[in-house]
Amino acid sequence: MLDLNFVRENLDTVRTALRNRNFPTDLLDDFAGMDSERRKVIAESDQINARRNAASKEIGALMQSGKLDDAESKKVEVAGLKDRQAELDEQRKEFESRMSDLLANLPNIPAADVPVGEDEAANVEVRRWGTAREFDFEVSDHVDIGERLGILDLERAVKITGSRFAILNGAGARLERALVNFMLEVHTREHGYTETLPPFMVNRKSLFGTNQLPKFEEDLFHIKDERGFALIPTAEVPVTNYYSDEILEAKDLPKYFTAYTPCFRSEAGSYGRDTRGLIRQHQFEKVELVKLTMPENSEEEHEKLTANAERILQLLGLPYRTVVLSTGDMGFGSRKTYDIEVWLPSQNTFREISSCSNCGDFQARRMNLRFRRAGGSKPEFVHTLNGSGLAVGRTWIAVIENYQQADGSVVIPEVLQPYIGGLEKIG
RNA sequence: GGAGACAUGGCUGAGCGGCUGAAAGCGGCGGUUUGCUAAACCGUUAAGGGUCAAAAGCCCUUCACAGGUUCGAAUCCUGUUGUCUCCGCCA
Repeated sequence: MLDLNFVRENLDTVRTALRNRNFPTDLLDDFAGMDSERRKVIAESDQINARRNAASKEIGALMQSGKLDDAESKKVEVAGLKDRQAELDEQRKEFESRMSDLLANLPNIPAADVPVGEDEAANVEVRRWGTAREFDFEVSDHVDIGERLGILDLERAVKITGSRFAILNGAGARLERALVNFMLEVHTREHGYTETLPPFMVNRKSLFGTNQLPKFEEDLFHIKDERGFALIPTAEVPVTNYYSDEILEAKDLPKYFTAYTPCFRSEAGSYGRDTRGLIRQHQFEKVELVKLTMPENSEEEHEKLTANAERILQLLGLPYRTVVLSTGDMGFGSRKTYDIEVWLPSQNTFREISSCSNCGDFQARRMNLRFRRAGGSKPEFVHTLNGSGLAVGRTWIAVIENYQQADGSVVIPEVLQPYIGGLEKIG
């Protein structure tokens, strides 16, 4: 969420940001008018409150000194103020809810070094690692390989649940589990993250904090329950909200969390996209990285977080490239996002496997997550960062496809073997 | 699921309908003392909003949340949420 005063004082900046993100700017058209009306109402309401408070004090004094008649006439005077007060309260609530609706629906301002562009075509590659393997046989995709090896069963998943679900069996399930453990071990032991295992369901307040709500309601799986819980679409939601409504001490920052969770996404509006295989599922596994930092460190921490995610691909020997998303392609709450894209031989292209975002104070303001600098100054909002480290299902695909052999088997990368009982290959 | 107790500032914890935005302690910050550290002592220390070019000042709001009673609510009433204890059930 953007700061109300910031929006008031930087309307042009906000309007430009909206345009660059392909957002309509008409939201802002009546901002100035609404805001000054709102403040007028507040000023009058506060004045009346001040008069009421003063009168009430006088009444108390009058009654104590026995001047009951004077007290009674004061009471009548206060009663007269009450009608106007109620009217103003009504207006104030109306204005405040309109302003907060408006603010809640404004996306973050992209950082200055984010390329301006309409969509993913304007994304800019910042680096590339590894080289795509040369195959001397016709490559298969992960569905063919997985089904041939009996480690992937899509048909029965459809029977049991529906489309966009999958079942992993035998070495396929073990490979998934090995990947999870491998990623968590690297991030906790080598990168300094604290592992956390959060709830897989969250309430609406948390979803507001990490900007799934109010705009992206239909992307979630909601629990049919009066409590309004939803299945988490990413561990970013429970983990980033961990310290919401709290004031941290500067010495406790930065905080690094890593969490393995399943993720649940309704994928509404993505009909027909990536329908084959495991690329786009309603349920997938992900190891998430979350950082809470001081404002002045978030850019550097963002680079480090992205490098931490890339490190997993390097250790697995999977070629990838990293792109910085253009203004038109980046997420609602992000100031700057790097996507890491892994090489998929069957598609002869790079596919997203991680998305690492610096949200600045945008989420912290929504969830009221602050810190206080040494010296007892005013609390400030922390900066929140998140990234996949990595999407496990897509890593599974990348391993299966990049390490496939001519005989249909799949070699397990050496670094993964300790996590899968020493297994060297599947098939 | 049943019964009861509770919800106060960064933390612990007092609080009679008006003198309580809130005692006290801890922590933080500033200072005195000290060769240094520690201790001791003194002072200071909630958040959000409005007004203002800005600061100061002034004003408003906030004692879980939402309502209500009252001239006046942390304090009384109702509902909601959460926490704790006991019973039941359960991986």
